[in-house]
Amino acid sequence: MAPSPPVTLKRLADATGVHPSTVSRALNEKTRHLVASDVAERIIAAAGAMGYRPNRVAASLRTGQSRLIGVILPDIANPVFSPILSGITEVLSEEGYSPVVADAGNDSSVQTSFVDNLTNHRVDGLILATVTRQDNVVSHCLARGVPVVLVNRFEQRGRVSAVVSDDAQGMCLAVDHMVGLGHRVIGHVGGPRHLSTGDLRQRGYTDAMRRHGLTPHIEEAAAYIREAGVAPALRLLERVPGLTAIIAANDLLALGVYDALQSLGRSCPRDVSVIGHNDMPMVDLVSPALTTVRIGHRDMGRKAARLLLDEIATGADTRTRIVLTPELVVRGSTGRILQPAARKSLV
Amino acid sequence: MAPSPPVTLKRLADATGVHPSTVSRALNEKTRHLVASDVAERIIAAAGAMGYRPNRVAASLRTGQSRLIGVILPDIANPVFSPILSGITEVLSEEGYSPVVADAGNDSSVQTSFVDNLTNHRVDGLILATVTRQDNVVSHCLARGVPVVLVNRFEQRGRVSAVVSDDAQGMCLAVDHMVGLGHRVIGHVGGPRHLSTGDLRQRGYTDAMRRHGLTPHIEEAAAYIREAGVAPALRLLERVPGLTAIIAANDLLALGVYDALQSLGRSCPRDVSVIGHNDMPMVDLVSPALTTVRIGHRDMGRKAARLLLDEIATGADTRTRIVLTPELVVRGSTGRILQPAARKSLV
DNA sequence: ATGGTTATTACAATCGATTGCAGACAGGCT
DNA sequence: AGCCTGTCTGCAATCGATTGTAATAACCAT
Repeated sequence: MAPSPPVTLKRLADATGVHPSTVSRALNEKTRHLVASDVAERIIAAAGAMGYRPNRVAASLRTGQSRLIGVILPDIANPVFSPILSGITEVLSEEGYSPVVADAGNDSSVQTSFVDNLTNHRVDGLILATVTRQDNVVSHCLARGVPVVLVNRFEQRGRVSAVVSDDAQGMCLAVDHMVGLGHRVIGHVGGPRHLSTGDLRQRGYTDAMRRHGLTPHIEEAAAYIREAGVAPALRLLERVPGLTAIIAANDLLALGVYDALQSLGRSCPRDVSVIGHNDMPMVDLVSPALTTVRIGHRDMGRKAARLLLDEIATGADTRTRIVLTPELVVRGSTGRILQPAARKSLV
Repeated sequence: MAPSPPVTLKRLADATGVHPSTVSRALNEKTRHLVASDVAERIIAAAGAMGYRPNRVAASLRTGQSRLIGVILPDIANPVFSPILSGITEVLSEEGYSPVVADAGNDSSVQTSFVDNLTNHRVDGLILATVTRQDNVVSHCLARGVPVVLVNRFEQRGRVSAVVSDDAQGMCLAVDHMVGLGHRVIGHVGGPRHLSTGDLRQRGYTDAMRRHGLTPHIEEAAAYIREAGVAPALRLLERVPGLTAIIAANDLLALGVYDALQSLGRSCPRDVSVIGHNDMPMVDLVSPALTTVRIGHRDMGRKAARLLLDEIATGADTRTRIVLTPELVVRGSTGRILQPAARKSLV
């Protein structure tokens, strides 16, 4: 193959005998009406024949719009975030945008440097799945003046739009379900309070318990990982007499609760009922199948992407918060309490 | 906030009283030696003070290098591909590149249009996780002249480099394990033959069976999804008398085999032992915990990214193939055959 | 003083597309 | 004929950074 020079607008212009600006207008849907239709057709035909590939980099430089969206995640491989990313990419590609993804972990200085890198690429907007309740990364984005939407978690001060699940409502579903099964002494393995999910789920749990006239018992996990669920569960089982149910802030933590129960030789759901949160893939296959609060993560991603594109299009700084309604999925890890009378005497 | 004009090289040049080209050289590590050190320091200080953010779009246009890599996946949310993506992003960001990801499904015309979109953005290279054995997307990339590396799967004609697992070897491990447990009638739920993984695992299974003097029994699944594993498993159980073991081409298919067994009231591993492939997250938690062939997907992603960056740097078209060695992970879904004598009489 | 380095810096073109402005032309109207 | 309107196209600047080449100055040796 001869290293033929790239086909540019100018080259197309030479080939068709018109000025590059005319070629540009003919090839752009929105400006095509400015060009005589026969000329436009001729140009389009030539573009096809010569294999013209528009150079988006040049267009970005001129227009200031890259049609690139930065997506910052704490962990791509996490089964919670991958469907979110999937939903995001789906909408973005429908709208002619492409996601530039960064797997930034939990260190805010790393996240900030990813933000800088992405803004250097002149992304048109950012989606953050990483934020904590007090988040300086958001401040950084605001300082850079780039549109931002948060997903799954949100920050305390509502400075930017967000798409989240109704975490308190989810816990309410969980507590109600446990109470409906006869449980009265129900503990909570809480998520980290510096995350909105951890905080709101703890509050939601507490409120729901109080509403039923029950005493809340919370032990907080250090992170949303399976291993971090074991110790809090053991603490609950040790310090709360008559405990028959544990609600975890997250499915992974719930699996940690399973581990804790197993290590004590206690059975789920016979001795202790367990509820998770997220309904991540495969938790219907663990044994016992996990009862959990389902969040539509893919839909969350889709809505976040749409919201961001809307804000970019309208130039609005409207600070919307979209709250998705979660749903309880009952499986095998929760059961009716055994011998409620006998247990009552213990309390 | 005043809408202050963006800080550009030219503005920095005005501020420091030098020419833009000098600023450019001072800010670039590799050309800094061309600038008097005191001047360079002054420029760098000014850049910091004024909050200069280099515009990569402009740099890309001039240099032809975007430091963007396109990644095309069949399904981001699939627990096999997300760790691959994770490994890719890890290496790319280490090297100052960013991944632009496309969730392109299995339709090759869709994939092709994603390739076009990405090359329009002038990505420096592409990583494809989507390829089939006869793949016209690869042809398309080659025609576009963009460096490509394949990951997880490869195409028949070795036109481009690839990083894959030794699929045949993985099946060999699986068959040997089954045979070691006393199984003699072992079926295979195969993956689609148009994918290298499906093809090689079927061949690997067949070869390993022959080596042991056993007869291969294959039923092919339509796709690598759980639901597609049920029917082939049922067919095997029906048509192969004395079947005591099934090796699936993939963990999801293995879960489909579980479903099939359950629907027939057969127990795993008591009646039938099952082996999967991939060791995707959570399969250690299903019941029974799945014995499977582990592939280091994250590492696969890392190696693919490195290989691509190498090829970009050296301009080489060397067509490397990196083959990773898989590992058998024995869990609860495989067991020693019961009453081998009694079964033998059945055959 | 002259010629020859070497070290710095400036100049200007360039990457490829977009777009405000102005010019050219045709047709309609008075 | 003269004027106006509207349609189409060309011109040229621009986005911001990079880089080959030339110019300048400084320095050394002869």
